[in-house]
Amino acid sequence: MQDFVEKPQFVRNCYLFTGLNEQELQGVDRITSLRTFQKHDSVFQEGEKADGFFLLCQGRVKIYKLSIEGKEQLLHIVYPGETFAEAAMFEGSSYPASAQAMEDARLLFFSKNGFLTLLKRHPVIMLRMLGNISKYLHHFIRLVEDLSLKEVSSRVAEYLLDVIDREGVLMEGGIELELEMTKSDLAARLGTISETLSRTLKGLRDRAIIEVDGKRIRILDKNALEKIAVGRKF
Amino acid sequence: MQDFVEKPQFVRNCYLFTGLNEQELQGVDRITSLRTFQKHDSVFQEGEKADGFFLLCQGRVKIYKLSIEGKEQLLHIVYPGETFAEAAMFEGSSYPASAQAMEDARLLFFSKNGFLTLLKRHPVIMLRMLGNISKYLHHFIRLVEDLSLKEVSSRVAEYLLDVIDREGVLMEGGIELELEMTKSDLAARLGTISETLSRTLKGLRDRAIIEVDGKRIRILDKNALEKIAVGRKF
DNA sequence: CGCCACATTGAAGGCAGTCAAAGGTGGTGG
DNA sequence: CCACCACCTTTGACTGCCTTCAATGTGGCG
Repeated sequence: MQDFVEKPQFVRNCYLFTGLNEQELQGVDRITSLRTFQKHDSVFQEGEKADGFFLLCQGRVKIYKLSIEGKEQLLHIVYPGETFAEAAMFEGSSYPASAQAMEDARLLFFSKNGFLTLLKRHPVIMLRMLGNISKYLHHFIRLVEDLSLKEVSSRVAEYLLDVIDREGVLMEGGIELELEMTKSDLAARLGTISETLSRTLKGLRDRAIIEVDGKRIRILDKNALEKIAVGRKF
Repeated sequence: MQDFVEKPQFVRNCYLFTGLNEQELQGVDRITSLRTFQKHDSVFQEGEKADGFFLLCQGRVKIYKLSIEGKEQLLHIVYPGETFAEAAMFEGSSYPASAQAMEDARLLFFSKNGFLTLLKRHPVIMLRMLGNISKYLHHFIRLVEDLSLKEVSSRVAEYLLDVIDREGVLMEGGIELELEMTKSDLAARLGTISETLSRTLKGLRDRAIIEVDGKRIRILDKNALEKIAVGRKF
């Protein structure tokens, strides 16, 4: 069983548990259970009872909402090392959104009860979790701002600038980046649909602000992008 | 000075500090400072350094974002007894939104440093704060859902149903309620503008679902409202 | 090669925002 | 008590961004 090799590794590397000694880490390890998911598997559905939270070890997981007609609003994409659904665990009895594996994924599940006793022993973990939830909150405030106060072109520009900061590579002729998801998913993340995203990218291309080749995007005029991101009509 | 009479009262009644003894409460009291604001006064502006959080004692405070053109998106309305800006304090160095007194207001300010030492002594406070921030998170997820996945009529219906639950009064001929804010503010809360809200309410009136008299609204057909709230075209 | 998911493009229509003006309301001071 | 003023609300006409619907293009994979 790979579990017994890997599981403690993930716990050890998690930001929540840095500074704990070996014995304590083993204590943490005992309250977790490893869960594996295949691409497109559901991790949990909106409305399901939330009796714990997750640490993503491998793969990517998307958190999203569906409208009654089936339109998807992507709330967040979780990357390895990050925890999610902590707030749902603390706040209410059920998950307020759904989670699905975007690729084959491994997760550690922390049951609520086990974790609460852990917290009593190690209050510092709470403080880290507070910080993390606060980040989520900030993220959602920005999402609200985007959806309510900006048009699609601004959101696209803002997103591109964000990717540039995280993983943009300076090449001759511009900054290159690769989209982390399909354009359909990106559209959902930006609160629109793929057709509109496609047209918006085309608009940016026509103005020689970007070049698009599949998932690869080359930024030709970052300055223009920044103007669009803050809301200037484009 | 009224301060010395009232300040400890507010601390005593705050959900964060229930269960603390008299001496501990005085300790809490010492790290707070009372701030008073007049209607329309700014409590803080987006981007200002966040070096603490607030407990609202009296009045109402709105948390909002402004677009570059000046359109307002109301994020939340704070009522007495509630705390706000905790997440901003934990997460980053500056407030991600602005806060303004909707009426003359009294607030207790908790400085970050003082509060952190308090937390070390009373970890249970952290747990309560975690619960509260989690509520905020859930609130914003719903806001994102509304803005992205629902049209204005659904948001209005959802809002009315929410007010019904909290303070609706069953009268002959329907449930009566009173809007907690001006229709302009409500429009901002719902991610739209007063003109559109006005038209939407008119639409509901025309269909004999509600009756409107200023801030007083009588619900004639709650059932219809529920259908609209979940997204049925209306 | 054919399938399937994803992506692009065009045409048409709708929801909601903008602009403008009139009507209503509450508070203040004479 | 009334007049006035500021602010909020309503209504109409118009505009436009975005979605919807539909068709075609593209790339990966069995």
